[in-house]
Amino acid sequence: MAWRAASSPQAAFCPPRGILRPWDLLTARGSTWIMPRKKNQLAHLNAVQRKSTLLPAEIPGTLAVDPDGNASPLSSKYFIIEKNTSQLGSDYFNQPCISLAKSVLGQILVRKLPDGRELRGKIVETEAYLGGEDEASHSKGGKQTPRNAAMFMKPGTLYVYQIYGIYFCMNISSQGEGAAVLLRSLEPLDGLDVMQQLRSSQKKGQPKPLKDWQLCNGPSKLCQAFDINKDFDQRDLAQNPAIWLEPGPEVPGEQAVVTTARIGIGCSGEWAQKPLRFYIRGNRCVSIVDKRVERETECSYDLPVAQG
DNA sequence: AGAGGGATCTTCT
DNA sequence: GAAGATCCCTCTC
Repeated sequence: MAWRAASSPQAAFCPPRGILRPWDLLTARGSTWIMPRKKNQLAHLNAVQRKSTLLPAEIPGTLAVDPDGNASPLSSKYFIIEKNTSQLGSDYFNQPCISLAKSVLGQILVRKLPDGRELRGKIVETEAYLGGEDEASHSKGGKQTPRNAAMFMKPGTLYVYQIYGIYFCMNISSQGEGAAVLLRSLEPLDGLDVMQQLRSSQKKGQPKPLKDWQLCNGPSKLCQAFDINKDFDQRDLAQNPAIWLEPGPEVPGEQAVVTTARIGIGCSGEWAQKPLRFYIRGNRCVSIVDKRVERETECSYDLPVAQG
């Protein structure tokens, strides 16, 4: 019997049984082996002696204290390393642009702030920019400039640029000369209070608190909420202590991904219409919903299951 | 809910 | 000098 999409968008995220994806083989978040405390501290001391120039995110914190006052090693250097065993690596990013744009849907973007707090968000909307032939890409014509150099670097390199003088957009370079994936929206998971602060701090007056789904529902909003700026340009997402990708617990199946035209591409001729934007159907955090495309594709997606 | 316009400044031609 | 992979506020229906 063929696998069939369930009637709710959430249920459709489950891949067919028996199909393993690369990230299924990676260690699940939270289930890693914790080094015994004493050994941990010894190793930490040795590491500090060996290495005198730790990056801020590598500096071992004091023991974290939970709301009940119990200490836990959540912010220790070794917890970070254990956590990063579930970090998506260079091999993952080494795939064609469209493939990567779809593949990152459902994965978790993690941002570790200098004070040790971690922000998490599920990627729910992306766009593919294919490189030289793509008239809407910053790398159209194969032109390399100081701004877009990251698009030509190895897959997994971040390309962060400023737009309209005040905002930032964040891309991940993929396979293909000058190709990259724009992250357009996230569903906030951890650190929503921090995101709220970061988002409202750049507004004037006493702004109303944003709804959760409004925190990261746009390419520049997610950069604000995750405190991502030009400093992050050309960083390696596969190997950076302040930002990385973790495999998501549920990945949308083919039917749960809506494919439509990219946003804000005004004067790029036929390339403006190409179906190079991808988002998770039914997710509240998607920046712009294409109702027409959703109507046209819903029949094959949301067949009611006969009762009795 | 949707349309329209202003803000703001880097990048490239 | 013009354009831009955006956001937010205001106005209208």
